[in-house]
Amino acid sequence: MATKKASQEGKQALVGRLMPAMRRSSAAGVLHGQAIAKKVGVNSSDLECLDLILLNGPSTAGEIARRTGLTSGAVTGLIDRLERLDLVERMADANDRRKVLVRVREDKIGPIGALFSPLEKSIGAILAGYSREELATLLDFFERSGEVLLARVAELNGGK
Amino acid sequence: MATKKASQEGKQALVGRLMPAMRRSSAAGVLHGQAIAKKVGVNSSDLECLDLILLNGPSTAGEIARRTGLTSGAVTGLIDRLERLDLVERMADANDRRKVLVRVREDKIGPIGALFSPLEKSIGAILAGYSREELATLLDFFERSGEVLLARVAELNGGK
DNA sequence: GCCATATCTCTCATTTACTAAGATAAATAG
DNA sequence: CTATTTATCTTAGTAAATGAGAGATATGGC
Repeated sequence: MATKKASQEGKQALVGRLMPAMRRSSAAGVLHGQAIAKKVGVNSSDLECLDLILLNGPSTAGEIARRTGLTSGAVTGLIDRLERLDLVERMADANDRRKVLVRVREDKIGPIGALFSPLEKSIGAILAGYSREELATLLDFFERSGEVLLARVAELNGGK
Repeated sequence: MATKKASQEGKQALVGRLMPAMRRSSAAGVLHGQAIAKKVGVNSSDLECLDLILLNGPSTAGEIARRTGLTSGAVTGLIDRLERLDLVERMADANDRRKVLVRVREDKIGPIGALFSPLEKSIGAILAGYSREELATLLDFFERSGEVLLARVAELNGGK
C-alpha cells in the first residue's frame, strides 16, 4: 500500500518523504534502546556500551573511553555498574598489568538478547517480503549511509 | 560495488548482512546526534527533544514527557534549558489553562539546521543515485520499521 | 451551581552519573 | 636506575534525572 502509492510518485517527492521517515525511524530506535535498558535495569548508555564491548570483543577501559568519548572516571563507574550486575567482568591483562580488560559475560546476557528478539523478528518479517534486489538496495543504502555518518561525525568532532 | 556483490547473494545472506549494517548505521546516527549537540552546547537528549517538538508541532509538557519517557519534573527542566537558549518558547493553551504549549522558535534554530545540512546533502547524494522503485523500497522499509519499533516500544513500556 | 476527583505543570530533596584534576601503579626510554 | 609516559582509579564538584507532592485548572455527578 505504501509501496504502491510511493511507486507512482516522482523521485523528488519520494526523497522528500524519505528524510522525515528516516528521522522518525531513527528516533523510534533510540526509544527502543531506552525501553530495553529500563527493563534490564541499566541506563541506556550503559546498555549501548555493553553492546559495544560485545561487538568489539574484550576491551580495556581506555578503549571504551575513546570509543564512547567518556572520561576515564566515567568509564570506571560504568564498568563498576555493569560488573555489579554481573554483565561484564574485569580481567587483568597478562601482558600489561596496568590494563584492565572488560569482558562481557555471555552466559549472563541471554535475557537481554531475548528483549531484542521480538524486534528482530518483526524486522525479519518485513525483510522477508522483499525481493533479492530490494534487499540489495537496502543493504547498499545502510552501508553507504553508515559511512557518510561516520565521516560527518569525524568532521564535527575533529577541530573545525 | 557493494550493490553488485550484494545482488549476487541469496536473500538469506543479504538479510544476515543487513542486520549488522543497520545496527552500525543507527549507532553512527547516535554519534552524529551527540556530536551536533556538543557543537550546539546542549546535551543530546535536549536536542533530540527539540527535534521531536519540531516534528510533532507545538506540544504540551505532558506530551513531551509521554513521548520521551521522562518524568514531568525532568521535562520542566528540559524546557527551562531550551527556553533559556531561546530555542523554544512557552505559550498558554487557550482552551486548557493548566496546559503549557512549547513551541520551537523556528527563527532561532537556523544554526542548528546548518549543522545537519552537510549530512542531509550527503544522504541526498546517495538517494539521488537510486531509481524511483528503489526509493520506494527504502521509503516503505523506513515507514514500516518505524511502525514496528514504536509498537515494540509500547509493548516494552506498557505493563508486561 | 457545587463539590469531589482528575489532570497538568512545577517545585524541591535526593540520587545518579559525568567532568576535571590528580593519585597510584606499571611499562618504557634513555 | 631514573624519568617519563601510559592506564586506571579516586575524589570533589556539578548537571540532570527521579519521586513525592503542591498549586491551579478542568470535569462529572448530584
